Amino acid sequence: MRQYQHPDRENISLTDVLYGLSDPTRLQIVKMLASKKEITCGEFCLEMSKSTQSHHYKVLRDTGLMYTRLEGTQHYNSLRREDLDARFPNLLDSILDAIK
Amino acid sequence: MRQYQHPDRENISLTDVLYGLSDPTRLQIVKMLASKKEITCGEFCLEMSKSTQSHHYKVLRDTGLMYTRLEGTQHYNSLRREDLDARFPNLLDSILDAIK
DNA sequence: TCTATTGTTCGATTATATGCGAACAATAGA
DNA sequence: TCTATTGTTCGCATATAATCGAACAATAGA
Repeated sequence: MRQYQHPDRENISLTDVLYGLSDPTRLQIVKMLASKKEITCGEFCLEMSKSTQSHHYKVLRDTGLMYTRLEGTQHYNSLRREDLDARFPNLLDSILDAIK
Repeated sequence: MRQYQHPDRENISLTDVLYGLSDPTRLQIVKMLASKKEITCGEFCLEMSKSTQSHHYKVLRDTGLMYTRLEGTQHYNSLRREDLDARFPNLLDSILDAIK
């Protein structure tokens, strides 16, 4: 694999986004993403197997929440803030405010 | 059964609420609830079996999204707007705005 | 070319969700 | 007391999700 499939902005679905955020691990990842421009997979320091982490990254990508860019062996992840804000105004901010 | 168990405001969980809203049928129910003070189960006019409808009502109750009051044989349902707004400011409004 | 690093994918297991029909419970009204 | 109405619960089938270890792919650096 050379590149990931990210849905276009207009194809990001509300129920998909809500589903993506309905898991505690993924919500935690999104919270971390919100605090930094980019985070590599390893930097999340999640306490679960690598394959399970990868599964959650894939869900976040597929639902349009996270963008992943490859550079060398590292994968740089970022929150798709602009796309999400454009598609669902205030949704992301209200959720980020609600975490903790 | 004489009364339903609704979680207290402080026990409403963010991931639970997001999960509750991540299903198209339930999102539709919540949208209808937002447009009226109270709606009985039958008035939702959902195209699925009664038992499946009941399942979704239970999820909405258990996650703290919906309140159900009994009167005679009818169940009057309402959106827990105040509790949700208090617990997660702007969340519900941003989601309702995002529907359709 | 060999090895270490970073992260994904595969295949399997287990848990959770969704859906249905049938039986049940509570109430209203005849 | 009998019947209709409203909605739930039970038991089951099927689908989707979460998780893991092992194998794999791509790259960097020795």
